[in-house]
Amino acid sequence: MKKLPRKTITRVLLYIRTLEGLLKEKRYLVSSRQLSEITGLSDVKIRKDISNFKSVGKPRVGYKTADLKKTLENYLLQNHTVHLVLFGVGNLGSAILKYPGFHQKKIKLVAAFDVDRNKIGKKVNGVRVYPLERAPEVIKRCRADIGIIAVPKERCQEVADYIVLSGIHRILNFAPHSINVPEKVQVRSIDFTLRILSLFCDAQS
Amino acid sequence: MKKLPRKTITRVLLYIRTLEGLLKEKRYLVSSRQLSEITGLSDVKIRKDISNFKSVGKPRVGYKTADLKKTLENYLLQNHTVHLVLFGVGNLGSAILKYPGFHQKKIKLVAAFDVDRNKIGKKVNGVRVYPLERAPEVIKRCRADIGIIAVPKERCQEVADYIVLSGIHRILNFAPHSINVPEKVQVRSIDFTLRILSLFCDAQS
DNA sequence: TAGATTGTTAATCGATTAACAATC
DNA sequence: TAGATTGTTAATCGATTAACAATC
Repeated sequence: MKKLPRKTITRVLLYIRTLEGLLKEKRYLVSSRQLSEITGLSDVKIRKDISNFKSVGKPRVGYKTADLKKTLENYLLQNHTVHLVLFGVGNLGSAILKYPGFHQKKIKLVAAFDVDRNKIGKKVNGVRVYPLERAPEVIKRCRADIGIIAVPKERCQEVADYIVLSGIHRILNFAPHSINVPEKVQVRSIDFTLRILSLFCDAQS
Repeated sequence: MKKLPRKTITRVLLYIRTLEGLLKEKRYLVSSRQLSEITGLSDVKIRKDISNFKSVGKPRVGYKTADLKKTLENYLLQNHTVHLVLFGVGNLGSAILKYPGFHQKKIKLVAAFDVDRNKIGKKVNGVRVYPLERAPEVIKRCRADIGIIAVPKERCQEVADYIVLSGIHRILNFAPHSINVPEKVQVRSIDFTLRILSLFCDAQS
């Protein structure tokens, strides 16, 4: 099957989560129209996205919630569990460690790193905090998929280098600063300030 | 001047921040090529973005850092301070209250709301926590621009309703769940789980 | 002048939307 | 059958990139 654009992937993941919610409410059938109302996306776009996979819908009826969810999941997630490691156990890092969404079966936070002697060795929410220097060793042992940067911006490049050095090639960067990495490494940024200002300016004009 | 696309706005805000950094390092001239290396965006795109404004660059030389920054800021931010109110003083909410980026002159967190009697009345990082019901009154008084939702997903719709009721029409939603709001209200979501899974799946295929 | 860099116009690319055929 | 909904093809829209002229 063809490689999907990033935006499509994100939407499909949203469908999966929405379908999970519907299943909990015992809604076993759902139309693209209904998914549209819940997600705010257009029904055409939703059908187009779904049509990337083996067809599962029935005209006049819609989709079987469970089947659609399974179809989408099988293609995107394949029963994988994503292993995360966290860099920086400050305010934001601690919040991430306690984030409820990271304690499902799909995502698992396996280790944290910091430079603060007071934090090292402790466990936060069941996750041990290691000294930064041990990152390469620990990461190789626990086969992490993604590194999360939640350190002050002054240290984010240093940490990014450690992550790359450890063989991880996917980074989620919360520091409000760009990082330089080899081309093969994928970086996504979650930049609170930029999101706030962008929302403000956009609605402004 | 014409309305800019959202993506352009976000990039321009990134340029502004990058230029600030360059000024701190006393680099008073900068070319689109150099900005490209720092931000990872193409130099053509950067020049295209900049060309939306009064031209300020000199062929062969580049841009005067301070002038370019001022030009971009004047158009986008106009010396405004963005006033935020926060809903939910849990782990994530507390981290947001302490987030260093929200204590510059451009962004100001002016009030927080929660339902927990133990938190109400306290000050976190100089910001007072009010009971949720007082949101409309407090918000009107402090002229908030943006409401941040950092409550469990079960309560996010309720909180969104409060925000809309208070007259705010811009929402940043951290809850991993869609919310329903009137069309005039702009919502942006920061959904950790979705970002993690999307990064994983995208790099996967 | 030569060369580097800006700024703009045209071409390309990708994503969204519209239209509609297929089907239950 | 009639009507609703899926799924696909074509049209539109917007954003990015390529090409190049302008200029210091």
